[in-house]
Amino acid sequence: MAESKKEQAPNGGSGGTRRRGDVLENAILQAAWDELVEGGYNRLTMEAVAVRAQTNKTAVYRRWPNKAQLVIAALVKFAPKPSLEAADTGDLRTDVLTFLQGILEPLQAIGPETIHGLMSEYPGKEHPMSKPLPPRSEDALFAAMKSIVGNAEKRGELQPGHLSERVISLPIDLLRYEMLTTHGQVSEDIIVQIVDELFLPLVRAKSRAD
Amino acid sequence: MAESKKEQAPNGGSGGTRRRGDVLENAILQAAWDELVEGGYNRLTMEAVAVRAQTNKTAVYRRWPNKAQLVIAALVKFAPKPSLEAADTGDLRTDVLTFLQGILEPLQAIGPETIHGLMSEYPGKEHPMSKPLPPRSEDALFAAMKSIVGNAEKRGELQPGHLSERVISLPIDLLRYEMLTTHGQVSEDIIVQIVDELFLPLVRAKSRAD
DNA sequence: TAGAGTACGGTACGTACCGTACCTTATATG
DNA sequence: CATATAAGGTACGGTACGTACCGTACTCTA
Repeated sequence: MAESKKEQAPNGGSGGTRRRGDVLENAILQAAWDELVEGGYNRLTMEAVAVRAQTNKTAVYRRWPNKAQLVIAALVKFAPKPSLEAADTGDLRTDVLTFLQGILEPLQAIGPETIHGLMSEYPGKEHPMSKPLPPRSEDALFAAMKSIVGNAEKRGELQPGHLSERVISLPIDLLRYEMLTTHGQVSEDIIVQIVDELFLPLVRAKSRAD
Repeated sequence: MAESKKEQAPNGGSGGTRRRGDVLENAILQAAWDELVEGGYNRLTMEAVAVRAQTNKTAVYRRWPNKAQLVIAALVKFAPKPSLEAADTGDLRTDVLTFLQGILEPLQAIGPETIHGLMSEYPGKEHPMSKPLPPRSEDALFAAMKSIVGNAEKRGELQPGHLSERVISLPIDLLRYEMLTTHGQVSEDIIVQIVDELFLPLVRAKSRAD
């Protein structure tokens, strides 16, 4: 990145550019993300983030009231996002498999430790907004699964409107569950199992039952 | 030489009997469980446990090296256990429903905060044994589900040996997932959904496919 | 039953981290 | 240039962890 700024003189006196606003905010978030990647959620401390960003805790606390909020902000900005544009290959199995494989890596990047830490520390009862996991109706991954199913319906591979929300979100739910309970070591075989042993049989059972 | 009155009466009042061994250990575990129930995992401190057990931190740390281990021990001893003797009513749906409803309450009693806290703090990479969640092959709940399925096979409701482990553990996995992601507010409707929209259709799909 | 080993009670300590208070200083904006 | 704003920086109070140390009660054995 642009290192065009003069860093501070050693005596801390005048001479260095003092970062403000978005520049400083981005530096803090970048530092938080780096700390998260290097040491994980538990070892991330506000002090370490401030030091890495070459600032101090005060500047951090001016923006985020606690560690959980800071980490969430860092995740929103830097965590790899799955592509929500689901591939439309003409085959439901392929579409679902590639979609799940596409969200596996971002999930791994965040890691179960961070999720558990956030869910553990976050005061969900008093601040119901901005949870680590949104409700199904606002879940972008669920929406993507719905569009995949919708594509299959359009091309006649599925009869329209017969899959319940539980069936549609089943692959995502199970993938997340595996993620949370296996210390992050989710192999791609598991995705294939979820699709071939659970999701596709359910889809076919539905279409045959009608 | 102070007034060294040595009370050796077992039901000693204050200042008399000094508890040891199992007596003290049980008192500490009881205190830990009470703290867990009252304040949850995050607010439980080793100091508070010691005070409640009318002892001191040293006695606690002599037995358990950290908070996570202490809480696990308290859970093993005091958390309500689901009955693993699955009912054999002659109907698979009823068996699974009652089984799931039977494990719902114990899961609620432990609560997601404790599980998240344990999963977050536990050094699972270095000590792979005695995890909060055992692998499927040693999971008592999975074994119970297998016996329920086995009963259905014996009475001819299912064709033997055709359900994969993923199908068998699906209800447990999803119930746990709901538990972890909904702050513990899992209604019984969800159990019915899991059974009627996912598990039973899968079971029927399997038997029709053969 | 004496003596030795063990483990509890109790206190104090060092570390780590949180979150805040307070002051100084740079800089954007009028 | 004047001023408000926000960054830099330090220090502090508070909580909790985990350990060290010591004196003492209890237990077990010779």
